Amino acid sequence: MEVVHIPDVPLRPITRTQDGTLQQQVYEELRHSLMVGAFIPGQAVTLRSLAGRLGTSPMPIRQAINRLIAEHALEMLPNRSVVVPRMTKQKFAELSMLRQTLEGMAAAEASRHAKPALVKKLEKVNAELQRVVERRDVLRVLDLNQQFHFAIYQASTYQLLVPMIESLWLQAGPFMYYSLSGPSVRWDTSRHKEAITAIAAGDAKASRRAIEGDIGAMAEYLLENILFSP
Amino acid sequence: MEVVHIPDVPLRPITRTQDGTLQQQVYEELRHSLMVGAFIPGQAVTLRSLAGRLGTSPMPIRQAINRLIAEHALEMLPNRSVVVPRMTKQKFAELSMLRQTLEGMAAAEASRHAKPALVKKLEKVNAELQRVVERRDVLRVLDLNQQFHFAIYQASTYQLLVPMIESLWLQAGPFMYYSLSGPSVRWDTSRHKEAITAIAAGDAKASRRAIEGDIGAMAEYLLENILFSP
DNA sequence: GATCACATTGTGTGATCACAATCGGTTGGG
DNA sequence: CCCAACCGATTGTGATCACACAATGTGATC
Repeated sequence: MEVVHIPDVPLRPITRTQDGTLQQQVYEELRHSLMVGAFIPGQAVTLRSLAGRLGTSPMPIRQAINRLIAEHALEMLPNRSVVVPRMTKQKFAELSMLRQTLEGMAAAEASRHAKPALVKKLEKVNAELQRVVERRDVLRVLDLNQQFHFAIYQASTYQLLVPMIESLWLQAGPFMYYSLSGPSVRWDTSRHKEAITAIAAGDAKASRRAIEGDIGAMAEYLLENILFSP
Repeated sequence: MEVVHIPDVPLRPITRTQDGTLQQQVYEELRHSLMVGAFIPGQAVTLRSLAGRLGTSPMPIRQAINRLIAEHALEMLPNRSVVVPRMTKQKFAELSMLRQTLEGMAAAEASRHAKPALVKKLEKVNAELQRVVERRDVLRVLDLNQQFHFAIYQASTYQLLVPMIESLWLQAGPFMYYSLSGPSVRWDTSRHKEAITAIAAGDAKASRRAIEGDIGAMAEYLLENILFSP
């Protein structure tokens, strides 16, 4: 029997008086929790338990859960029970290929509109990223890595592509945080430096190549070294 | 004041005794209705009116609507009212570019696994497509066109890509049916023939090129000849 | 006659309840 | 000792109700 450590990341209870609807606050809390590994792939998610942990009625949970299911961040079994999807090798390979294609497109377009402020921000984020890599702070590494990538994509003029990329990150998120918790994870920021240089120069092809390489290198490493679900 | 003809496509009332949950039946009915142009871009969609037309309580509608919003098939305004999204020129251009990329990928992969049964089916569908094109039967044309494309994509081994493509079609659907209702719409099946030939030969690059060309030609025509929302 | 204030209507949101399906543990028989 | 049937507990689903908010319409006032 395989014993899995379930990290007891507490879900912050939702306070009613804030602005925005409850369902949206629940959605964002669950979305964030999925990205930081508060849920283990394969774990069941029930409406009433979440409602209890978040301090709301099951109603806002329902809508948030359904939204996450529509985005493939959660999965509904034929039993109608909801689980965090497991990551298979094939699925992760496809996910990485799609990420390379779509994020490469976004990076190429972003490099055509890049302003000095973007380059400055990317350099700052990547410098901080290098620091936390040395400290083996996985949580901060993944957070800063996400900031780096999406700072680029949001500089593109695309309206539909960026949400699609976010959906891919949301699917990969739980698995990434789960599998990179190992002791000796290598992280290479050289591709990020290439990307910054290419974006600063407005070189679309080089930007695409740098981002594709960054994603590809990480995918290659994980496909070889991580145990996937059957 | 611009007068828009709203086609009174009736929504089939949901019968309870069938299998599947009500929300799923509602979702599929709304999804289909969106694809066949029962809703006009910009039209408001209210829970209670849909509930009345479908013969259910507002509850299953809520979840179906929220799912469609998550898939960008419907849009929620800051007022929290739900409308069918309008299609802008920029949005349609981006949609078509994404379709070319993703569907080209799927077609290339499908050609590597193509079996004679697929080729036979594609030839049959395209022959029927040519017939209904001559009859100016727009509804059947779009239906058969969809069958043709997805028969290819489902032959690929991708699990995540096909739903992403479906989401793009769902976004383009209402606009396509709306704008192709004009009198003299040209439809060219030559790219479909190219695709069939390439798939039969297992030529991945030619398959990709044929599908990209098919989508690109239609996009180019619509971008030049159709009036978009501001 | 135009404009502002208020009432009315309509809308989405969230809570609660009833119900059917399902899961888990127990018990009984082989 | 094993397996199947049973029963209680749990879960998602759908309906109904109350509430808050926005939009609309109406009337009074300047």
